[in-house]
Amino acid sequence: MSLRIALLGLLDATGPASGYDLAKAFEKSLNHVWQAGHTQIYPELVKMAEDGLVEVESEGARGRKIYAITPEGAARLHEWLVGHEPSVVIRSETALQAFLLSLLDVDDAIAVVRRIKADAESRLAGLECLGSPGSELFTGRFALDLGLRQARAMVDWAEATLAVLGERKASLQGA
Amino acid sequence: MSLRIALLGLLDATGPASGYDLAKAFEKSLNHVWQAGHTQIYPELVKMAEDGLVEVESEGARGRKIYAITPEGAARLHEWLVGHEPSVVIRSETALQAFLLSLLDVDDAIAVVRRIKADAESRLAGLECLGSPGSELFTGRFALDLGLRQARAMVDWAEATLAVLGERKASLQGA
DNA sequence: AGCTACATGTAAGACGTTACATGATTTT
DNA sequence: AAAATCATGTAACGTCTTACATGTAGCT
Repeated sequence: MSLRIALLGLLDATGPASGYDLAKAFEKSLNHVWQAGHTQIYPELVKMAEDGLVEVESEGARGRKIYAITPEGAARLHEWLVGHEPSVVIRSETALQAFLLSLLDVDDAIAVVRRIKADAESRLAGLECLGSPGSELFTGRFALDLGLRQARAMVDWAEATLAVLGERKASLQGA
Repeated sequence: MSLRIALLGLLDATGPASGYDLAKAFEKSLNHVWQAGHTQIYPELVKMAEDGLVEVESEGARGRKIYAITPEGAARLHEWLVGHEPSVVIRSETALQAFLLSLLDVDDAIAVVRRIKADAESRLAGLECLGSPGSELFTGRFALDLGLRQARAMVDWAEATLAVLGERKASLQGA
C-alpha cells in the first residue's frame, strides 16, 4: 500500500514521470524514507493504472511510458495522508543488535557500537549535505528534518553507550 | 534472517523456551525492536531445528515443545552480532507522511503532525514504563535507551514542525 | 458446562529482493 | 565499434500478515 502512496506522492509533487524517473527519484530523494527498486515499481504502476490511480499520459522513445496521477489517485493520496493511523512497525536490525548487546563481551560490544556510530554519522553527513543551501528539495523538508533528528539520536545513543561500556571495561580490569 | 537472530538471542538470553513463550517474549520485550507473531515463529523454529541451530529439548503438556539453542546456533548468533554490517533499510510510514506533508494545506498538515506527536508520546510513555525501577529487563537496556531517544526525537520533530506550520498559518491569515 | 489461557499449526496472498533478460539511444 | 545509460520487464524466492483450523488444561 505505502509503495502506492509514495509513487502517487512523487507524481503529484513533481508531475508526470516514467517508471524509470520514479526509480531515480526514489534513489535520490525518497531513499531515507522509503526504498523501492524498479522491479517493484514497474509492476506496481501497471496495477495502479488498472485501478485508475494513474494513467499513461504519453509514450516516448525507447518504450518510455509517462505516467500521470489521475483525480482519483490524488483523492486516494490525500485520504491516506490525512487519515492514516500511525502504525509503528519497527524492524530495525541495529536495534536488534542493541537489544542483544549484553550477550557479547565488552570488547566485542564496543566494536559493534563503534560501527553503528560510524554508520549513523555517515548517514547524518549525507542528510546534512542534502539539506545544504543550493540543493533542490522539491518537497520533503520536514522529512529531512526528521531524518536528521533520528540520525542524531542514533549517534547520541552510540556515544552514551560507549561511555557505559568503557566504564564497565575499566571496572572489569580493575577487578 | 533477522527473525532467526531474534529467536536465537532470546533463547540464549533466557534459556530454553517454547514457541509460545517466544511469541509472548516478542510481545512484551522485543516488540519495540522486532515484531513477529506465532504464525511466523513456529515454522521458523522447525526450519532452525533442521539447520541445527536449535533443538527440541523436551516436550511438555498440550504438545508444548521446549527449544534450546545449540552450540552451532550460539556461534551463528555471535557471528551475526559481531559481524553484521548496519544496513539502513528504512520503511517508515510516518516518515512518508512527513515527506509528503507539503502536499497538504496547513490545517490538514497540522492535524497529521498532531496525531504523529500524540502517537510518539504514548510510545515514549510505554517505554518509560518499561524502564521504570521494578520492571525486569533481562536484557535490552541499551535497546530501551535507543528506543527512548528515537521516540523523543520524533516528539521533538513534531513540536518543531507544528511551530513552523503555525507560523505559516499565521502568515497566510495575515495576507 | 462454558470460558479463558495454553499450545501448535496451515494456507493464501501481499510485499520485497535478487537474478535474469531484452533492446534502444547516446557517448567515447 | 564498444561501452554506458536509458528503459522496461519476468521469475524465483524469501519474508510477513491475515484468516482459518485444532485441540488441551484450568478455572468458575
